[in-house]
Amino acid sequence: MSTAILEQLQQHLPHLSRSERKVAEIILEDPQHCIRASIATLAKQAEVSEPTVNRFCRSLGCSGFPDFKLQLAQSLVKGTPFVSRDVEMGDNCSQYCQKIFQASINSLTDAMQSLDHQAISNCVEHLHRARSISFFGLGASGPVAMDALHKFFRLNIPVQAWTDVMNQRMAAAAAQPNDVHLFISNTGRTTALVEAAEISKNSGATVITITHADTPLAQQAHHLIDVSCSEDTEIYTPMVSRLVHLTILDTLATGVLLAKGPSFQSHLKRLKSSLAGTRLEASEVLAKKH
Amino acid sequence: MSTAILEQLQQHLPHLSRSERKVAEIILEDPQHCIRASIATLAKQAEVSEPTVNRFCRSLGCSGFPDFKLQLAQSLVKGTPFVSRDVEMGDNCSQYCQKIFQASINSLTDAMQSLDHQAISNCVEHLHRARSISFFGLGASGPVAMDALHKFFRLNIPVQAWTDVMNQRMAAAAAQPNDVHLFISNTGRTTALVEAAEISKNSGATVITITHADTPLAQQAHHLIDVSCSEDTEIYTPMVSRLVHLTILDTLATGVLLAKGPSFQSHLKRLKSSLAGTRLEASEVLAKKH
DNA sequence: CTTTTTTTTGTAATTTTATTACAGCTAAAC
DNA sequence: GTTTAGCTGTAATAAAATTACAAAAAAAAG
Repeated sequence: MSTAILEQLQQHLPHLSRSERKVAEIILEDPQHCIRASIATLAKQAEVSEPTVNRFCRSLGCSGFPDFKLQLAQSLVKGTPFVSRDVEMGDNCSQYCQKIFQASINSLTDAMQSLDHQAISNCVEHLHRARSISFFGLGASGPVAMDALHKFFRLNIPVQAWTDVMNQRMAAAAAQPNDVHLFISNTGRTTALVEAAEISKNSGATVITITHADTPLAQQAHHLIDVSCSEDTEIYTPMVSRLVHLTILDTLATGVLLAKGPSFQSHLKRLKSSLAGTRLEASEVLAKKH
Repeated sequence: MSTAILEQLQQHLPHLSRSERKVAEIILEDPQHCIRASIATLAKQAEVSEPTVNRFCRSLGCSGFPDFKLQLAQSLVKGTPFVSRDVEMGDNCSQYCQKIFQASINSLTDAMQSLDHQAISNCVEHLHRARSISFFGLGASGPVAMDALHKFFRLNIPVQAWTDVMNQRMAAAAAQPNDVHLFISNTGRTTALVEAAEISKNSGATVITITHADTPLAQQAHHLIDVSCSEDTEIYTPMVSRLVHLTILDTLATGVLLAKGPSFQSHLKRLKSSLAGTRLEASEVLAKKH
């Protein structure tokens, strides 16, 4: 999360080991300085060794010290226009409207900045070359899978979407080489979905997951698209993660579309025109009135 | 100023020497990538030597390459580095990722600012008092209706979602007083959906629509939530409007939740705990490995 | 058109920075 | 008191950035 590295740090402070806490304290003391300091300088100030600082960064989910500095630097930029807080009992309509939209916007912004373009690119390549594509999602991710079905269907690839446990297991077992199975989950811990992914992998499918890194589902993946947005799922059902998943799928679909090249656009035009008869034009609406 | 490193770069482009211009062009092409790249990578991409990149950074007033990356990273945080344009053939992965996310963010921002809070508030009131709620969507709005089902189900109200034409007509005809029928459509012109809405109205249901104003569907509504986001549906299937619809439904669900008052939260806790057995905890994952 | 001067660029060496591998230490569990 | 797991630091290695210097290109002068 770009918005809250420091807060996150503050919270985790008590759970850190002695040396790592020293590092955290130095960073909290003067974050502006840290983003320009080398790992050696920081280690000296915190009176720990350099690898300790490095491990500290890793434990925060960064790839290393430079990555940590980068994220810290970005989080220190002032000027998040609205402070978005959780919805509270007693909020009026305008308040909760704004809070929910702002939370969605923030999560997309964060996702955009942390998105691994290489991973997207790899997945696009596999989807493009796939014999067929299947989407898997349960609960709130079920509709996301259905949406992906709808979108990829237009790309003239055999696509399917499975949103219940039994069908998922069967579809997973039926995979053939060059099939791509894409699993969508907010938690990454839904047992049934993890098992289905395992079956898919054993059946020879290329397994892509859109979920949190460091989860059982992520471990099953040949290709992981990491979505690490934090949200309160205690009371509210996942809201923002779903939007991020959908947008990532938009991105993948677009990537495949671009990979297919310009000649493909005529196919889309044909699809489009097939829908023409289902729409009411302004003239028809008027005619109906009389 | 720090806000405009990229613009500054764009302006200085003609005044730079041949090699330095190559560097600048690579950076402008994909700034997100540059902030994570090493000087060697960048030099290779620009087909110049490493010291050239370094000198380039110095000429921009930075103390060196790392300093430049830092400033670039910070300038990329706020706002849009480029005005978001449509995806084009030939865009690389980073480019279309950014364009798609930015388009989504922009549409949510627009929707947040133009949202009619009074309309939301009225709809929340009706949904709160409803005997039952049905969601109707076709095509890309089908998954949106399913998502709404999933979300409102947690509110302990009888809910249904209909995503095919025949079932929609039957459900519309079966409406009873105090039922709320909510129709979701991007175009607002899908004949089948407009007809279903008409049937619902004649059956005595309260009809809410989430769609464009000034469309046939909007005319059927007792209560209209106007979503007037413009997007190119010629080639791409609706992307951003769908996100706005979902977020509006989040808002409505939240409104109903708040209207139900604090006593309701125990119900949600019960739902939550019913899912506990379906999740893998970290400890279980480890256990499975042995 | 040549020569000189200035600017630009690249090569190679050096320094700085970050990461890895491994060993020692510490604290908790047995 | 021994064993174990988890921290932590040292030293080696790898990667990255910078510097010094020389070659090449462009511009200016003759």
